[in-house]
Amino acid sequence: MIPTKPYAATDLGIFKFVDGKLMVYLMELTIEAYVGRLALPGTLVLETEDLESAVRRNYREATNRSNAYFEQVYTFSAMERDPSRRVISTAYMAFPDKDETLTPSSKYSSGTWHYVNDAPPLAYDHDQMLKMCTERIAAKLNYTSIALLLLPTAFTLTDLQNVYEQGFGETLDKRNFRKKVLSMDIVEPIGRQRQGEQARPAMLYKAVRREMEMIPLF
Amino acid sequence: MIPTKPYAATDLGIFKFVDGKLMVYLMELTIEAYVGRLALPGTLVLETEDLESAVRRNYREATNRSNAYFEQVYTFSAMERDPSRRVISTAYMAFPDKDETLTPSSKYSSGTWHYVNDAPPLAYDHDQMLKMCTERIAAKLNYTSIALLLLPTAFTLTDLQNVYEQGFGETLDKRNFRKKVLSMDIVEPIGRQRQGEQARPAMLYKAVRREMEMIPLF
DNA sequence: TTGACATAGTGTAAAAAAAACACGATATTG
DNA sequence: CAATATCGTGTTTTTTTTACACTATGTCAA
Repeated sequence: MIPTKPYAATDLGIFKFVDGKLMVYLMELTIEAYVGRLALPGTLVLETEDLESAVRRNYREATNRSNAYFEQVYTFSAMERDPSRRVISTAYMAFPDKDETLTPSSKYSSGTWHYVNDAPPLAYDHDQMLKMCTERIAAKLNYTSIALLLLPTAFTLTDLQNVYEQGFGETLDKRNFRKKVLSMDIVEPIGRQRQGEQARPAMLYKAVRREMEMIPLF
Repeated sequence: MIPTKPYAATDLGIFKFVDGKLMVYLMELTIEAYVGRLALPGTLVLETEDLESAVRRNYREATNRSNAYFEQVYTFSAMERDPSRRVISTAYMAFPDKDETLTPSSKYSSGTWHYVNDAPPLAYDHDQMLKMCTERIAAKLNYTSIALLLLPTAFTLTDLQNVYEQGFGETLDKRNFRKKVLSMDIVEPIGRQRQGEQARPAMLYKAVRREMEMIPLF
């Protein structure tokens, strides 16, 4: 038997949280077998790159931005995952730096945000990858401040509660939630209120620290 | 720039818990650059295999056994991780089926158990891999029944407590520990006592279920 | 055989954390 | 200016966690 020398690839789930729902950034494919299909941005690993370098390059090409939080999720190696050739791909997830607008660079035709729960079936095994990413996110809600990475710089406590409710798939008590979050020194009010809603404006908060940290939460 | 076609490989951390300490199964290398050095058992992925198949084959070759719990841990891709050629390796961890004795098959010269805290520096980037495995185990103690996979069929509650104390790096209160574990329906007494100790024999227990399950624990 | 030794096994009370629960305040909109 | 929508806020009960010490039962060696 002969050792395989597959292509090495990475695929990247890029996420943010908007209107109480998780969104993922998807590219429209132009290659033969998958014209018009959506997929996570991905790339082959180059000769001079390790996986993380390839992921960061991929992120730049797909979004025209450089900075984000990256985390390796899982490596997919099924024989037929790419029908045209043997590719082993490592899925990463990314959370863009605060408030950045993503627009694909010339290499990609189009990158657009989709509600995860509303996305059409993706090309390759990317549905599986997407699922692993969202499960990872949900798991990390329990013991990290990952929720803060999914929101813009300024957010309301209701926004934050929505992230947890969505991730856990259950509703939380508003007073208990706020009590807990405020007792934890992870957010602080920025002294402004969100305008333009159709009801009483809510106070805006920001994350005290920018990085993801370990915090026993709920 | 050219896409790389690296060798794909897997390396496997095989663990059990003995005498209050975590052990890992290591192979002695015979290849030129690393003669006499210890490493996790590993293998290149063959043309017809996906990663999990390669891991299972590797497990058979390294242990002469077939069944274990396997879990993917992390993919290592640093350019210089194997000085002789480009290899991207996915680390898995394995917990042998209950009470099985592991003896390498002909492919390997020697496989031996080592206390993790007492192992010499390993070849390649296997120290890093070993560390990721033990961190994964420690993390999973918090929300799964992984501890039960590390022990033999029959174990005492003190054995079990040792797994948690070791993993958490702190001592636990004996009465509180037993109260909690016994209230959780995850172990049951098998009605025998462990003989041959130098003190009062302890009651033996077994896991109620064989699989790893999600359980909020401590 | 018996006394020293080592580990097993057991319950209660205090403290902390989590859960349950409702209404007045303040903005927008028509 | 009335209707509507979301914001923001405390207390009580329940549950969970923590702290804490002694007797029981076996082995081993004198």
